[in-house]
Amino acid sequence: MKFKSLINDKLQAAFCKIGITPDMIAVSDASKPEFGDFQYNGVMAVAKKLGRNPRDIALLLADNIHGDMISKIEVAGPGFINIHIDKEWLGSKVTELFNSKDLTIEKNQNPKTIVVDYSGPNMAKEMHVGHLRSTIIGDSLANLFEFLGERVIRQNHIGDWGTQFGMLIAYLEEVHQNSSFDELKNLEDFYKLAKKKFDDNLDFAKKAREYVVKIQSGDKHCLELWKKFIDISLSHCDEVYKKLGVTLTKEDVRAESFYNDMLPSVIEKLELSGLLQISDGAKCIFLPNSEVPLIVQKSDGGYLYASTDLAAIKYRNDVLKADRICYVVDARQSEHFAGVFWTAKESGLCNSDVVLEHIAFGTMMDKSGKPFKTRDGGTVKLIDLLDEAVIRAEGAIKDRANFSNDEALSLAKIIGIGAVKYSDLSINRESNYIFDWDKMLSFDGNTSLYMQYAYARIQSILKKFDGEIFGSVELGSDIEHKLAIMLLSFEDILRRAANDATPHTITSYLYDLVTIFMRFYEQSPILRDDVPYNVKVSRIMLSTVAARTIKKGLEILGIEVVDRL
RNA sequence: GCGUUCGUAGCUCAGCUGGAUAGAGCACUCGCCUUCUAAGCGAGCGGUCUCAGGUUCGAAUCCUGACGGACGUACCA
Repeated sequence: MKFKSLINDKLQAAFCKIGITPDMIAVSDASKPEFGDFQYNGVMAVAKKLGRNPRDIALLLADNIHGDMISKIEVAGPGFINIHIDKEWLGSKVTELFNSKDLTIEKNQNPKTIVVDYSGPNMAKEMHVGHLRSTIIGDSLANLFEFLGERVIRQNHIGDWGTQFGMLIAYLEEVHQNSSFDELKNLEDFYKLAKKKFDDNLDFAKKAREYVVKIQSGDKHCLELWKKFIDISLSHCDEVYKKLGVTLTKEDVRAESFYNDMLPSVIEKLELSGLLQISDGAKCIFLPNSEVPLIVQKSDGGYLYASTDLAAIKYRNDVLKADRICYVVDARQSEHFAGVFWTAKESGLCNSDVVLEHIAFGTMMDKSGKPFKTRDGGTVKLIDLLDEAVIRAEGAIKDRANFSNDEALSLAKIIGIGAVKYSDLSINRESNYIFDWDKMLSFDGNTSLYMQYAYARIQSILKKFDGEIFGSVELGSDIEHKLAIMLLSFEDILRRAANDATPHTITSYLYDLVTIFMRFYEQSPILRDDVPYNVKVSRIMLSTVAARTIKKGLEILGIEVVDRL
């Protein structure tokens, strides 16, 4: 339900009645309980524009707002409008929520095609922690858009086409000579060995460079080796995605090499548009307000990632028909994307109404605030980090309840992975993120465990309730009223999160919801014998809707719930 | 040097695009289990929103400058 829109509409109608047309009406949550449920602060601005007294306008508005949704309207201070939502109306809406399938959230009537470009690992090495944020944030956004009814196209822009591959293929051939590919099981070590040889041995380095040319000119044997290599590397990624519970599949892969054939025509298009200039032998686009140009073709004729990115935009525009393209990539590349986006629009490679967005995120730091590394300064493999998360989660729950080993392990997987994801998604993505095991695996505060615990508590009650759930929600206490308001605000929150591409909007909502639920739970007995049947049913319904909302919210974030914890 | 970005409680972070007395968690101090999971709930402590100006009825939020940090800065991605 688009809760705030309903209220905004009421205000709009009232404005209409008193003959004023405001710019945009947006009520906000009341900042204090005394102010009711929602407040509208826009009267002051409107009054100023018209040169009228804000209080007069506010009073006029208040007189013209009617309907069973609102129980009380107050004008406070210089012209704040405080809105109280009617308890009965709220109760009936929560009852509707209870009886609906998708929490009364309607799919968009005119779905947009949204391309989400995320994860994008380099095939030369195994995935490391540097890929974690893009993968998690991108996946949650894709889920979110999809849930709201958009047409989502996931794109995994893997790095499979670059100078390192000559080196790797040369080494692969030299060491293996057609033999098995077993050693590739540890890609990281393989890369290091190849790199060492490349640095130490001039002949080998020369050979590696020849291989780059060979691959790019379509040498059959080399391409076969290359393909084999990519397949194995991609399987590593799939293993990580599976462990992480990420929705990406091999079908979503559009590698750099995929755009290879398009590159000459992209350059041509840029030439025709008149944007291209040659500087020091390289083909460049000089951007407004930027000293450094965007280089699209090297002086030796080779292409760069700017070229591939432009080709990808063209593909997404021409073939995928995207309305919005989200690049979930490290914030350090913001200038690169600004240049690429500007060029794509200016040259006509992409329609002017397509929204190109860099969904930037900050660096992952360790507890002491330094970039996340192993003890000896190396990169941390993502798979190792995920395994550690499960082990730590298992340790956290092992001596708590009487779980069997199997139960404990499957719980640990859900809890550990959930914790890693939640802690990442719960902070504003643009700031740097401090990775802290203890904090993320805590039951206190804004963590996945706290949400999962609340969910499990509700499930426990629902399991014990053996009667039929027949009746409606009747809101008694203030806390129930507040809980209802929260439950009905879910769609507003999801739409805002989708609009701004900010998953942390969802986590903070869930945290608020769960906090309120916990308070409700503490002070409102449900199953106790002295609770009247209608109250019991009402509270069961509230709890059920709360559970579904928690589950759905976490599901969008890619996090599972458990019935027992 | 130039550019981007950030600076909110001891620590980790919110703050809904300018609203009323700036909020959480951790840490610290108290209180609450013969009742649905106490892995919980409640109360207290803790602030010159880096600093200085400006815009206006009103600024953590917008504009300018300073200071401090992170990142980027032409043929890697």
